Amino acid sequence: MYRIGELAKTCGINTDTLRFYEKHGLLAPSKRTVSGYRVYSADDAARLQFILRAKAVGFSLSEIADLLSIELDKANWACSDVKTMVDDKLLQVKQRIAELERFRRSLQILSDTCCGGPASAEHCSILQALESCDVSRSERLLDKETHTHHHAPVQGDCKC
Amino acid sequence: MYRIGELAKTCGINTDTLRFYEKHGLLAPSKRTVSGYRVYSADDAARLQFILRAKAVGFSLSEIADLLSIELDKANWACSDVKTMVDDKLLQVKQRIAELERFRRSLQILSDTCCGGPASAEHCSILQALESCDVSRSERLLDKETHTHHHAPVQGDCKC
DNA sequence: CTTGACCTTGGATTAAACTCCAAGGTTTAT
DNA sequence: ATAAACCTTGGAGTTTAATCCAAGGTCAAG
Repeated sequence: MYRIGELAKTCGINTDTLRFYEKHGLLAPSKRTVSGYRVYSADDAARLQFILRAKAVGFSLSEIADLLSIELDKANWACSDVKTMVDDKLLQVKQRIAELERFRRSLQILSDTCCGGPASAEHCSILQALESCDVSRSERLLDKETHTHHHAPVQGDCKC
Repeated sequence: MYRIGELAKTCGINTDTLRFYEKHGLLAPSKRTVSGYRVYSADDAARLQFILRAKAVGFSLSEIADLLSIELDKANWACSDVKTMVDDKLLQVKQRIAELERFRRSLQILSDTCCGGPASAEHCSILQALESCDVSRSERLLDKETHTHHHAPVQGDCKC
């Protein structure tokens, strides 16, 4: 059992954020003290964890609310509804992962192509690659480099 | 060479968004017509692609601006500065991928555990799992299921 | 030479997701 | 029994990222 301040602290968020989530139907404390203080159970805390993870992963609060809303009105949902919705989100997550992987590869290539040395970046290929977003060019450059010499670029051996 | 409307259309965004990005230093057209119309080059378009990809992947406009700002003032940046910044973003991307993978696994387990049948979701394990976010419980359930019988749940054989 | 589809600017408005504030009630430690 | 540290509500303010609007300029087609 946590009071709002404790829960907020352990989750690294603001108490106002918790009240905000409550107002928007994402998470209500399962109890109140006689004096009206919010009291959160372990289940409430777990639910918050889910919300925070979903948020960290790029879902909007209303999307998260969609996922959680099922619960409010269980009897009126069929298993198929639930599965459809979850599978839908699952697809979105997979697509997001794929997009992130593409972005990661681009950045990796940019990083690998640059020596990281103290020279001015004025003619640095990393910038040219970013500028034109022409990753294939960087890939060719890097590929050549790998075949002829070594993989990790060294100080002073920069393509800048 | 594109005018603002064309570029916006091909990229699936609003012309106002392009003007907004310009105002905030993310993307300026490399030319203007005599009459003041914006004219975007292929490089400008590529830069926009980069911005849109970075955005899709969860970076804020100011983070993207950071990455792109290097370019505005090339001579005053060393290769090491550039590499540091890119490696920094790279780490963020990797962490985001890891978080997404964890989320994906949770959703996958939830999906696998539910039959998707027409029965009421009133007692559906998918909901219980979401509620408590107790994925390990679902994992155990699913594991047992897999060992004893079959992997893909069938209509009418739901743990609801 | 005008109609319709473009474009310009500056400023207002929106939506999401907080974050802060004021005025007051509650708890706990000394 | 009183200060410090909590909590309550309602409402206002902030930030980010657009999106919309008004008043007017440009341009190709008929």
